[in-house]
Amino acid sequence: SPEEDDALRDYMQRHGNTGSWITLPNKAGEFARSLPLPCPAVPLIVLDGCLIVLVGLKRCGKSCRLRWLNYLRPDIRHGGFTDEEDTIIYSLYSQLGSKWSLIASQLERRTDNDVKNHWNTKLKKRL
DNA sequence: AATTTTTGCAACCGCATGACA
DNA sequence: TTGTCATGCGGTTGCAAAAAT
Repeated sequence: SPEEDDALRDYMQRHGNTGSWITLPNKAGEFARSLPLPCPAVPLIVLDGCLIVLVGLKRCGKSCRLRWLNYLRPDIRHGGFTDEEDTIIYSLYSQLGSKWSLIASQLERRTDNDVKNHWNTKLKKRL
């Protein structure tokens, strides 16, 4: 949800991930709780006249890691692959095969997942 | 306008690797 | 050495949105 993204982004931008991904959901949850209300990272619900504050990230560390690295991380670009990038991807794929992490590392601010998706949905069928 | 089909892609799964005990 | 645990990686999929009918 947008609230979960806010909590994860807020925590990562202020602290970075110093410890393990496994323990991050609890830390990010506690961090969100410590912010002054109303804070967008802390979802609020009014039920039967009572204010309910949802705390913690109800996600496993693996999901948080993937969400941050492939999507929320600010220093990455999504979509809009240029012809130059396509050329590089074709070239590297012909040399390396589906080494998406390696191929992505040769492009500017691209994730392996995005390069893989771009290949599977666009480039592959042009061959 | 309503319904069906296709497409795009974020997220999931299982496995490999490496660190550490 | 063997076992455990966290992370990185690539194949695959669920499903919402877009396109087609």
